[in-house]
Amino acid sequence: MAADLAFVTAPDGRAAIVGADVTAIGPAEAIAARAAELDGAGPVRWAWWAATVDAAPLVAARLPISRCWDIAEAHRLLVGGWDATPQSAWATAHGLDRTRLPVPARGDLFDFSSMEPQDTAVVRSDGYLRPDAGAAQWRPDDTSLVAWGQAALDCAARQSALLAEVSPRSVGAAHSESAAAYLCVELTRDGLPIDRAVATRLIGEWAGPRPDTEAQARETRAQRDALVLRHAPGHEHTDLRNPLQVKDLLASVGVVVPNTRKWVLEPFRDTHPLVKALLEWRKAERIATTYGYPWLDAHVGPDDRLRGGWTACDGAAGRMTAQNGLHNLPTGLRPAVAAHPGHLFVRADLGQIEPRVLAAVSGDETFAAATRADDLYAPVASRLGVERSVAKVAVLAAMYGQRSGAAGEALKGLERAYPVAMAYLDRAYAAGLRREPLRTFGGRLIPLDAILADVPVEGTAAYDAARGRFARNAVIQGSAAELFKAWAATVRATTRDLGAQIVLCLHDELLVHVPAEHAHEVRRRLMVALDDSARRWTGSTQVRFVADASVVERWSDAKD
DNA sequence: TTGACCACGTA
DNA sequence: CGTACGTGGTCAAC
Repeated sequence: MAADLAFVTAPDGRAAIVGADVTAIGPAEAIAARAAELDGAGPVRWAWWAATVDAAPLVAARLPISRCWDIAEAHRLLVGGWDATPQSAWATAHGLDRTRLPVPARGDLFDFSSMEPQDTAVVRSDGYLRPDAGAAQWRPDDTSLVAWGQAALDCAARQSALLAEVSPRSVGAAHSESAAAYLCVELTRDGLPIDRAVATRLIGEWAGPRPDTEAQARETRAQRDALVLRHAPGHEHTDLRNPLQVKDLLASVGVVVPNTRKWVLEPFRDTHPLVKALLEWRKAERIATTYGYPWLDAHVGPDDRLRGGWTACDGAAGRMTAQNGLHNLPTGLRPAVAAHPGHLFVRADLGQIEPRVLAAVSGDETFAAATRADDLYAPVASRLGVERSVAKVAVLAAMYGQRSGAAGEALKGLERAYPVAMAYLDRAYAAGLRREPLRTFGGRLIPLDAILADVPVEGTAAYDAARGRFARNAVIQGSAAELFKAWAATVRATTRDLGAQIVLCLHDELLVHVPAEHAHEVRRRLMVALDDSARRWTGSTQVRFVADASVVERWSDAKD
């Protein structure tokens, strides 16, 4: 059975619990309290359509739910992409064509065509879910809301059966993806602890003092611009925020470039003082515009927590995403991420996760043997008879598809030494060229018929190659994301009795906020959680995963 | 107001 | 070496 009990909500603030022996319906707060009793009485796996919607009352009540089935996340595993409405998930689970979903009736009071005979039913006579169910305008009566819960249980069970056909591992993936989705709601609620004084000081160093008036803001901007423009007399009216004008400005001092991107300008840093000043300006401008005082005011709450929305998977390979700078905070601002009084951070990142994941997903026993070393590249280098740095570049080139540079000889060595792993990557690349869908290790479908963003024109060889690289990268990146989420879910479940709270997930890095007296025990459990989740995920102990974990006051602090 | 493009931060 | 994401700027089209 995929789940024991469904917990579903209605837009008007009611919730329902539905199971074989239980039915409860009422105000969400009361039903959440009933859920707490049931969850405390014994192990329960909860089903819901989507954590952001249905689990909101449970997260608000700070319930430590650890076992759930998120229909949206399971659907994303099954078919790939990001769309995962209840209607779409239901259709897929029941073998119905999800490209032919019934269209919602127009919200017209006099549109009686939308009134089906059985208006309380959530499933239509043609087998599809009614289109308005679960939508913000839906006003189900109690009978409909209970039916909504029964539909969730049914849908979860069918999804579980479909995933089991993909692989037994996929059912486990659905569990950890579901837990990650619940964690995302908690992350959105809790935010990242910030030292506001340090944040303000750092912003001030880059962006200048906090302006009281618009005139002051203009003056600060003008001063920042002047540091660049003084190097180009006669061009003082150049708008540095306009790349075309910047290109002309650079040409006027003899620096002719196709565009003004940082990596293009970097080689010219010392050829003219204007270039250096411009690169410095860009850095300051980035802080001032994206991570300046408006950002601090908008996203750091009165409790000194930086908040943004979290999602459990993106639309491509399945990594977590976060908004408001949580995933791309410049390293220069990280000293501002600080544990609150009486607390410490346990900070841990997975070492060399992608090559280790390659060893796991490809089943290459020789490459797996290399993962038993703390530094995976050391045994690879010795086997290839090359320097460590060469071995590293070759492995990364193999995984990501190098187009420039020369890893050639070492790549040939990799083909000879680890043919199984290399063949896995080649197959993914070839599938990408043929537009054949792939699956990650945990079974997430990676459709390859979609239009890729920011790539060459369709129909060209360059476009095909871009698709091949995407495919090769996605099976590694996506599988790594699954292991990471399994680890994060395990850490969450095994440390919360100590008051630990995961406050940041960054692809291969975890930041846990914990009462100071429990920090070292949380660090220990975090390492145990990695061993456990890696063993469950890979189904063996052949591939070793390693984490670098330390107890720190600030995110930026040196590792122990 | 919206979308394309540029640019850049993170992994 | 590659891929992915989110954000803010300007500009052109609506």
